[in-house]
This record gives sequence, C-alpha cells and structure tokens, in this order.
Amino acid sequence: MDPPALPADPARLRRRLLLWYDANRRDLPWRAPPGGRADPYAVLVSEVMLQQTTVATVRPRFLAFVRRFPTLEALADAPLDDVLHEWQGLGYYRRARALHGLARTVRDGGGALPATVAGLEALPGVGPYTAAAIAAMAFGVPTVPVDGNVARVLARLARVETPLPAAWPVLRRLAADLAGAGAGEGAGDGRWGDLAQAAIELGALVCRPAPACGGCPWREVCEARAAGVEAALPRKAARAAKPRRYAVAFLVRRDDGALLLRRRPETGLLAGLVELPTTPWQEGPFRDEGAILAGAPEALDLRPLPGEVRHGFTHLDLTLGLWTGAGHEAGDGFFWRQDRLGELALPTLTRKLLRLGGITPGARP
DNA sequence: AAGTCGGGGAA
DNA sequence: TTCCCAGACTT
Repeated sequence: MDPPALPADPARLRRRLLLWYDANRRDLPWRAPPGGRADPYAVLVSEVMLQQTTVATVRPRFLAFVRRFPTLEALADAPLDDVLHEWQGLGYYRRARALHGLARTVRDGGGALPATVAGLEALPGVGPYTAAAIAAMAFGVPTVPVDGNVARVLARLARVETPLPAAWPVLRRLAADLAGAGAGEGAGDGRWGDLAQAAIELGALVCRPAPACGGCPWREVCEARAAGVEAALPRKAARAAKPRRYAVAFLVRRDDGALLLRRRPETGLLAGLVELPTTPWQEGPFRDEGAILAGAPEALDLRPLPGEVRHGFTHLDLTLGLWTGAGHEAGDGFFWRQDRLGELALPTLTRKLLRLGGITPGARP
C-alpha cells in the first residue's frame, strides 16, 4: 500500500477545521479568548496537567493551581512540598517535580519561557508533544502537536493501518504536512494556536474512539470512513495484562490519637508522598496472621478491620487489607501525625485506606 | 523498544 | 471488567 498521505490540500483542511472549531470550541480556562492571546504560563501548566489526564479532571485542578501559584516566578519560589500538595490525587507526580524544576530553571535563566519547540523540549517534563503544543498555542509557531487525539484523527483521515506505537513517526509526518504551507494558503493561516487546539478538539469531541462522523468537518475526505474502517483505527499492539499484588496496611494510633505515617522514597512510585505503613507487596493474598505481623510496625492489639481497598496503578492492581492497633514508638522512617492530615501530600491510595478506617483527612485542593 | 509512572470516567 | 486519556523519562 502507498505510504499514508493527507487526502486533501493542507490549506483547505486547515480552513475547514478552523471553521468547525470556531463554531464548536469548548470554553476552557487556559485557552485564549477568540482572537486573543494565551498566557504562556497557563498553557504550560495546563499542558503538563493534561498529560494522560482528562480535561474534566484537570479543569478544577488547573484553577486551584494557578490560584496558588499565579506566575512562573511564584511557582519557582514555592517549596517542592507545596507543589506536591497541590498536585495530590492527580497522579504521575513526576510531572509536579519536573514543573517545579522547570520554573526554577527558567527563573534562573532570565525568567522567560523559550518560544521555540527545541527550546521548550529541553526543559524538564516537556517532551515532543508538550513542546509543540506550547509553541503553537502560546507563541504562534506553525506546528501541529500529536497527542492521542490527533493521532486518532490523522490515522483515520489518512487511513494509517500501521499499529501504534510503530505508527507514531508516520503520524508526526502527517501532522507536519498539515501544518505545512499547501496550495493557496489563505483565511485561517496565522492562527496556529487555534489550529493546534482545533486538531485536539476534533479528536476529543467528534473523532473519538467511537467516532461521531456526522459532525466532522473532514468527513467527506476521510479515507478511513470511505473504507468503512474508521472505528477500527488507529490499530494498536496488544498490551500486557496487569498483574495483581497484595498488601496489608496498618492504622496505628498513639494514646493521644496521633497516627503513624511514613514518607515514600524520593524516586519511584508515588515518590515523596506520605502513606500508611504497609507490609511489602506480594504476589498472592496473605494466608496467615504471622506473615502480616512480620511486616507490621511495632504495635499492640493488631486486628483486622472488615473490608479491603482496591487501587489500580498504571502497570499493576493492588488489593489491600487494613489492620488497626495501638503504638507508642515510631521506628526508623516513620513519624506521628496528630491532626491536619489535609496539609500532607497524600496519594489517593492512602485516602482510600483512611476512609476505610473512618478517617477523613480533609478535602484535597 | 520496553518498562515505569496515577487516577478517573466512559463504554 | 477494559480502554484511554492534550506523554515523558529511564534503561
């Protein structure tokens, strides 16, 4: 089969897409008003938050984040723990660390975000997608960022049958073709930020995994639709099954009501966040009390609470029981916390366990 | 190229 | 349940 190519002139595709976007765009807090200019810091924060995270989740968290850290300089001046606290529950906590590091890098380098794809991609936490997105949306660079939405749109438009992830280079080339000059460039060109938003928006609203072609501005030229294969694209390589792991967490209280906690290591899963003590995670369920007590912190009268917590990570599913007891000494790596749990950066897994134990740490930001 | 890194909502 | 989300980084 011929190598995939855009089925129509790029300038014509761009015009059709922008007309659709003008009539169908969502009003999102980080977006420039129609005809206006987006705030680079807002674009940066939103794009990092939106990495593998839905708009519905990000919208309120974005508003809270920029309220607490209104400028790149304010973010650079804040302690990392404050940033992690503001990020709790969002997942992929490396993003928060990278964003904080990025802010300090930029502040120490003069204070302005780079305005080029290459300059942006050199910053921590900014990869090919995010660099292109910021360049287009905040600085008007003529480039079309390829995220999961745009990959789906382009794979269908040009009928790319190669499965992901092998198809990524093909899709990036198609995106570059779309951003290229094309014959008779005209109305709409110059709106490169809107074009980037529009390509993503089309994937999010119309060219979804279950496509709604009736509302698509490209339906008449879409090659997947012409062949009747739109719902099957993009094809994807089979993924490995997620293993399940088991552990028991411990709700240990001191006489004064303080709770025994520990901080996770600075790298790896849930890096630097605060959690309840647990046994090591193991491949099968715990069968006898001895194995549980062997993994427990020093405590008296340990006994199981009814119920369990299930929590899914990206590459494994975890099932935890919860035991409770009384203690008075915090061993190495542990600490007591009496109140104001809401001020700690707690992962969702820990919140689920606390809820099972009848504790509400307070609303997260 | 493959593995690591969260959590939630929709189908 | 499974999929997938405005992906990046490490090895």
